[in-house]
Amino acid sequence: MLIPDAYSADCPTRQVLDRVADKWAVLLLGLLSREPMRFNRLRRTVEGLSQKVLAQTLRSLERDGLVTRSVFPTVPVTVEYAITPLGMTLAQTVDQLRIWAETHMPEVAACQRRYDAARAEAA
Amino acid sequence: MLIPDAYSADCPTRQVLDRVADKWAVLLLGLLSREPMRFNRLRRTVEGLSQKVLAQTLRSLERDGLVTRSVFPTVPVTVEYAITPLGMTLAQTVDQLRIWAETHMPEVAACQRRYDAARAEAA
DNA sequence: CCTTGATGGTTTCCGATGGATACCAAGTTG
DNA sequence: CAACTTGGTATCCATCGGAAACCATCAAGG
Repeated sequence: MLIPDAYSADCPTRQVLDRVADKWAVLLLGLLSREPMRFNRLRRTVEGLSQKVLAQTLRSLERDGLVTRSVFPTVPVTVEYAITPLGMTLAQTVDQLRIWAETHMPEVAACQRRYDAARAEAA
Repeated sequence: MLIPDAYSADCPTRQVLDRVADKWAVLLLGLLSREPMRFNRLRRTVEGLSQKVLAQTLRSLERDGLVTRSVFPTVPVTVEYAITPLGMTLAQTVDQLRIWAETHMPEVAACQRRYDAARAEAA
């Protein structure tokens, strides 16, 4: 089987890929792989991420066994998110993606400018 | 700088990550890294991918310099998509993601079942 | 005392996005 | 001439994501 089953719609792998190929999940796993963090600190660190989507994404990651959620009855309540061993294996993979983006960003931006310029003069 | 700038909203890296952390882009790059393919064959191979989103995704990938689009004036017209050297470097990275999903899918599914069971008995 | 602030969310509203479907032009085949 | 192929675009509608408001709890400050 040269082409694995991620390409068939009913394969569970597809669902895993859905979760994993998410911008916010990539950034959150990258952060949590360094150290456990709390809700509002994650929120402040990842610019542009709303509370709602942060809560949703963290719950998905928790359901998938990639992060743990620990509540401490302090005041105000403290909720700490930490990465699991399974999540750590994924974090190493997705971090390559972030590194690729940071490395090749100038080249991609140059291609975009060329593409846009070509289309502008065609119009 | 321990935490790179992908976490700031205005960094171009974020835009690159947006494109790259996309389920369909991952699957398409995986296919095109093996061989050039035409529009409808991609559409048939990637189950669940609509024509509209396929066209949008391919145009984004072309704009980013990751794939090339070649039109041959046959009848009916033939349009072939091929990966670029830049796209090849990315394909190797995102393929790790697909492989991770296929490898760890059973473990993730088990975590999901445990999570759902725990929530069901709590309710 | 009572407002302000922090904690970690949920709810509401609205604009953007994605999927399904129909449609298009060109031309070959039945 | 009708149907089917190619590679799309246009339209409609459901869902999704972001912005902002709201919630409870308690601590500190005026």
